[in-house]
Amino acid sequence: MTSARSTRNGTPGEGVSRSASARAPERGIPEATIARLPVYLRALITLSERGIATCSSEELATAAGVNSAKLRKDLSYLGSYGTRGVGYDVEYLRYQIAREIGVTQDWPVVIVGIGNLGHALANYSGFSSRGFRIVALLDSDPARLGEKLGDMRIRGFDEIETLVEELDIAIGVIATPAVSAQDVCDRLVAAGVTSILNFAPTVLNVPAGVDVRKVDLSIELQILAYHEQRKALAFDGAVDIVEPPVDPRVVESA
Amino acid sequence: MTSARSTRNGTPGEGVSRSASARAPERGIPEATIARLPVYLRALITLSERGIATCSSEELATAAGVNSAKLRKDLSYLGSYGTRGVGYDVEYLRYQIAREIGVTQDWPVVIVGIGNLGHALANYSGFSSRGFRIVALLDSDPARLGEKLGDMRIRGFDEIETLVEELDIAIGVIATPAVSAQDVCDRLVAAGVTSILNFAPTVLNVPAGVDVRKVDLSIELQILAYHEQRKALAFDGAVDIVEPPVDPRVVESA
DNA sequence: AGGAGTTTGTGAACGTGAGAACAAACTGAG
DNA sequence: CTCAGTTTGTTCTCACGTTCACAAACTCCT
Repeated sequence: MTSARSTRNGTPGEGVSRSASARAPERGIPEATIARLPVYLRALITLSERGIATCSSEELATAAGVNSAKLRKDLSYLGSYGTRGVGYDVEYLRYQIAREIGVTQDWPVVIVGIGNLGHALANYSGFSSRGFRIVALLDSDPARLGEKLGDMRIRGFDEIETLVEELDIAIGVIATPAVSAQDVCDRLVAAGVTSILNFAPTVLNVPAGVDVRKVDLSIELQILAYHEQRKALAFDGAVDIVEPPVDPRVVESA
Repeated sequence: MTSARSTRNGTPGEGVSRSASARAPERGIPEATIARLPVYLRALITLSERGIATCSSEELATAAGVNSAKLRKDLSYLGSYGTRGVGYDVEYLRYQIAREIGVTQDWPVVIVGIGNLGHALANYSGFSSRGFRIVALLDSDPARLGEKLGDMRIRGFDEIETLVEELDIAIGVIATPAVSAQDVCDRLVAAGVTSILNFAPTVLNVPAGVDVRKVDLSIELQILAYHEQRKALAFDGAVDIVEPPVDPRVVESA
């Protein structure tokens, strides 16, 4: 949950009934593993930049912040890319994971909503260096229209359909205010986008076959606040006793 | 789990041995549930703003983007705040969830690293409206020092310790480049911060008792890319057959 | 008051994920 | 070639999370 827990769409029941045939290797990599592959990839890149050619599962696990058993199990879903008694070849494993994730190719990405966050995303170097190329910036505000950002011009919403189709964009990033997010989403999906990264604090409804992932800053903080509150309570020794819940209904109405 | 997967710290084995006593209510709310509470809270606020006074688990679940069974089970961990045959009182439930999360009080927050992303975070209105008040902005770049952002001045790293202590800050947001993240983290923790939201693309090492949550934009995109790639393959009918992995070692060395 | 209709709260079944532990497979020394 | 040492890949077990399904509890109508 993945805070940002995975929001794979499609009704769970009426799935594609993944071939009930007997002994198919059935390349079904668990969602939890997939979410960790990019972390391993980053760790490998770091090792690679330091000139390290080989590493054990223990070393890589430490660099990635997981335990080594989990790492080995995760990697085993991809194949047997290590050597017993030796470890993993950094470059080789890096390539295999990149290929599995699909970042050996370049994915064109559109960002919609160029406010504070949109600006930050457009300038973020981490995308381009990892298989993603931002090829279009869209905003509804006519005042921002035409503004240059790096080597790209901001375009209006009326160009959504043309741009997505012409540039063959499959991935869209929504950084608009919450109210416009669903509209933007609908238009992106209608135009052909099938993966959406949503920064707007709203639940997006999409048809089956479209993936949505949500990044919600205030939700992350709230989760931290919960634990923080518990720490404070534990410190006061008031762990089990909870103040009797005040009922606002009594005050307000009735 | 999310990108923003939870990274609760502390060794799993040597836990606090949660009282083996018999029938304690044992307020242990599952991590997965906690991650969803803020989503429910937001949905309730939306309903409240629309003037809706009561809702069923079905309605609330739809608004929150989950199924109703899960919603009811989640809420049942907090207590019995609904009425059978009727549903939930929106205001009442909203208050109960807010109290459980701990956002009825205001949490002071420090943001470290005021680059593109830091700017965006500092200006994000979603924090202040939901129980968080940004009380300090820090950056290492002397050129940015003193710059005003809203009604706040950007201060230097040398003030980390004084600010955290004087303002009693428990929650820190790290939006620095990856290289400085661990240093900043160490100083925040040493000064008394016990919850960290990390936007830097790096694994942070913290002592037990400190919570870290990670938001990594490029990882989210990579997860989408994986699914996108699979969709493309499925469309080509090449689902089960995978191209034989090319071994770069053969080309490069030996 | 009684009965039909709703909706919650929860026990039980099921599926997924994590971790421990170990056999298999490699290296290198003698 | 053999043996000791190392590290992977995998199996097994347990814990966690999700979903189903239903009894309990409420409302409203007659």
